[in-house]
Amino acid sequence: MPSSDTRAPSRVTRPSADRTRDRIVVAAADLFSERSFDGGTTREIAARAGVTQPLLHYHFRSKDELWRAAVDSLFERLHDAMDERATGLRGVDELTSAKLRVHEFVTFSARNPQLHRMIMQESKADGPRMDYLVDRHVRPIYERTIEMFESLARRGAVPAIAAPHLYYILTGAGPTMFVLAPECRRLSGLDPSDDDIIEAHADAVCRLLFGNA
Amino acid sequence: MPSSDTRAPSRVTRPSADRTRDRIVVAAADLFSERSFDGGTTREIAARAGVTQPLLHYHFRSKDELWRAAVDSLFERLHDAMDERATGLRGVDELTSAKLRVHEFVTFSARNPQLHRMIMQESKADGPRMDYLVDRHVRPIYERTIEMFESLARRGAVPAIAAPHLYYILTGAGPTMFVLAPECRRLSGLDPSDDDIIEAHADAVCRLLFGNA
DNA sequence: GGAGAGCCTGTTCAATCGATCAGGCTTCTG
DNA sequence: CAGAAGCCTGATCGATTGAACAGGCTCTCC
Repeated sequence: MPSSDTRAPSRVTRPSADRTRDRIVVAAADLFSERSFDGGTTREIAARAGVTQPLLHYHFRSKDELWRAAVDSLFERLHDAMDERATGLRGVDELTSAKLRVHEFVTFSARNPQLHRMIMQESKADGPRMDYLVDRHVRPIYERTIEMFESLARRGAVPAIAAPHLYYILTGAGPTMFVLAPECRRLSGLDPSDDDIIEAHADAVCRLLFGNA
Repeated sequence: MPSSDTRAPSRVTRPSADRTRDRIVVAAADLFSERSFDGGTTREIAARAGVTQPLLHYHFRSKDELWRAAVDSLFERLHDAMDERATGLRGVDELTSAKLRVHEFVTFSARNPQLHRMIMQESKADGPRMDYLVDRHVRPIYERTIEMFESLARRGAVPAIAAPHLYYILTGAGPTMFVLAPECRRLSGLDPSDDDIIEAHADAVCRLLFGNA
């Protein structure tokens, strides 16, 4: 997926600048996802990236554009993970494929909680950032997920529940433990970054959706 | 549950002031939950409440204290709803009682999405506001929910999944559709404030947790 | 090897934030 | 019916924010 050109002026870039830009995007994704768009200041993003604050405005026209670059980068990671999983599923039957894709989705959300943190941030109220998220990234995923659930429901592989409800059950049940990882650590003592915990949670979500198989 | 005295100075209050204070707390809960602590400005909260900005500092020592008052008020609503439901469940068997409490929890989350919005806001990173949320409000609920799931699992009423995972599946699958209500409206065309949708979602969550009964 | 474009920093600005303060109006109380 | 206390507003403060600007260093290319 070709991510949009979020660089401010179009110019011939050098490798060192690309690396710096990536560090900024990663720092922005971390901070925006933890502290919200308003709570994440450009100075703290710059500090985490190890650069000065005006440099953010050299690489990105505005804070909004930096936010969009961070979102694009997170969804690119998601598509990379899902595509890689999909290539390993050629010829596999539909139900097994669906289970493994759900499993992959939960695993990805555990290792990249920033994505769902930012969705949760911005989709609670209408606004330009939710427009960007939904129109550009979420809707295609939603459509495909709905199709998947409807097909599975026709075959009786998942309970007869309207697909939009299954969508929000999946996107809620899967990532929440990892979105709220600091709370989870405090409440339960479990470490949501532990591979065994991630695997257990992905299995749990699959069992609830697809039954006890 | 006696909510803490979040009023700044202790003084003899008048009914008109209590009403104003309540309006401020409601406006604060709405705005903080939609826009995060940093994104919700005291001026906009005041505007929504129909008062001037300095009045917030008359009723509350600081923005933090106003935030705590908003959180307290939301959890008070939750406990009122759950307690009222519990009184109607005297003598009912454990499984039916559990189903109805889960159902009530989802219904409440649909009608008061601000609570989970604020939890999602603040529990993504450690900080004083997460301390307040967890220590004062979330932990007791977590403990009781864990006990409930462990008891149900011993009786085979829910799948044999470790209770913390079930907790985050429930608190994710139940409220997310309503936390992200604006997104849901846009994506699916469904209205998450519609009673039929709420009922369908609560039923769906119960069916997944407790089986097809 | 010199010129120019890319990359980055130090300084600074206007806007907006939470918070404070002085003062006026209203309501209770003795 | 005064006096006091509660309730609320207008004006304003220092701090912080995103953003802009000028200038210097470095790499590239002819």
